[in-house]
Amino acid sequence: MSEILRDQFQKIIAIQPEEFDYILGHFTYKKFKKHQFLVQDGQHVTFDYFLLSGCVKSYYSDENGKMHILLFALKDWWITDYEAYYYQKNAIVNIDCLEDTEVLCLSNDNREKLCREFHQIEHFFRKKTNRRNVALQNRILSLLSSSAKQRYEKFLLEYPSLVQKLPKHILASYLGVSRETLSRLYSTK
Amino acid sequence: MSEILRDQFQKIIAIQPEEFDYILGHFTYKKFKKHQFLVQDGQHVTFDYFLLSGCVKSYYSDENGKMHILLFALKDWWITDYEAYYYQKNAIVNIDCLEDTEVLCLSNDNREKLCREFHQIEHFFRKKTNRRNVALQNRILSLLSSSAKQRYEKFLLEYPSLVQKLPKHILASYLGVSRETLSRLYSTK
DNA sequence: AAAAAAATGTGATATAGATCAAAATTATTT
DNA sequence: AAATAATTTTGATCTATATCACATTTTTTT
Repeated sequence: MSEILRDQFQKIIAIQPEEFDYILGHFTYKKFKKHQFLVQDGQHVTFDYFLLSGCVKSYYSDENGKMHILLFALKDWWITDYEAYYYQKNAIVNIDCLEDTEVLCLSNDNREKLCREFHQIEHFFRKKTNRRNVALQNRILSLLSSSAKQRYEKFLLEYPSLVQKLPKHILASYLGVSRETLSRLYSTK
Repeated sequence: MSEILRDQFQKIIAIQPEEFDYILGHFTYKKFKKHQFLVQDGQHVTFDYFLLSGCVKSYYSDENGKMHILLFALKDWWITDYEAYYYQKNAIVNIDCLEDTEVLCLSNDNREKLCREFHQIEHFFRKKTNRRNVALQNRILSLLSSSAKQRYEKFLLEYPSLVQKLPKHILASYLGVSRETLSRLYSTK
């Protein structure tokens, strides 16, 4: 199972088997059922989660209880409330499972320890964060400059597999449109 | 002048004077006049820019020529088109000067070289990118969940100094509203 | 398999914010 | 200091998308 993590490391850095075992020792394995929470609004955030299987969503609930989806994660993706995780704040988002999900959990202390002990691991996380940055920036761009329909069509192209998996009202919330409008977008089209 | 950079390093890592001089040797100094471009849409992006003085904006021009502002940068901030810079693509944004601006330029090769040679520098950039991540995520959140007026008021609180400096139509574009609407937001209020 | 809950679709209406147009103000260049 | 250009304001419309209400379909639970 943990080869999923090893493979991800190896795409970016070279890592010896014994080293990997040592590193893996800093993660804990957990299983969650559909609808269970990895992170809850207002609570302390202990871990960054690397998905081994399943699917989760990260969302913010506004004053009116309306949900706004920030991110999804699938196998091979990392997810947490990074502001809370890095800077020991309380979570402002919820992360819950859209299906049964298995994860490897990494505490911030262990992350920093590994980054200190292995220059390569620090390198790995820098590269990862760079990628995330680019993705976030592109999301902002698309929220600023394109219509609901354009965003929907772009998502369709980029994440066809996710479109299958996701309930439409959840996808709507990610795209920043109401579920009614989304429903009309792909019927009218 | 370069003490601005040294100070920023020192907030995150410990660095010896001779080390700093060596590192600084990997940057080049440049001066830009108001309206000059650091990065242009469609072109190769050679540098990440650390501002010593001045102010720049990064924006995307859509098919209709409408400008959408992604980021500003002031003294002490880093800015470039990161997707183009990290992955050797052509720029999709423009970055130009809102006032005369001085920068230190770091090529991606030199960035990687420094990260290889100094674990501490890799650490520094990881931490920086983490911060940027959090900021970008919060921007997405605010685009998804709050009204133009709320976004304006939040910006007012967070960046009062920028509000002074920026032409209103530029600020409007950052907030994702038309200049007319922005004008009404703060008169009506 | 029935009952309950969740998700989706569709029509009618409301609204935040866009767009168009033109005047007024402010800044920049000659 | 004039002339030119850029920015901001204000009014009149228009429009994409939200909201509300309810029917239908699908999924989950008992």
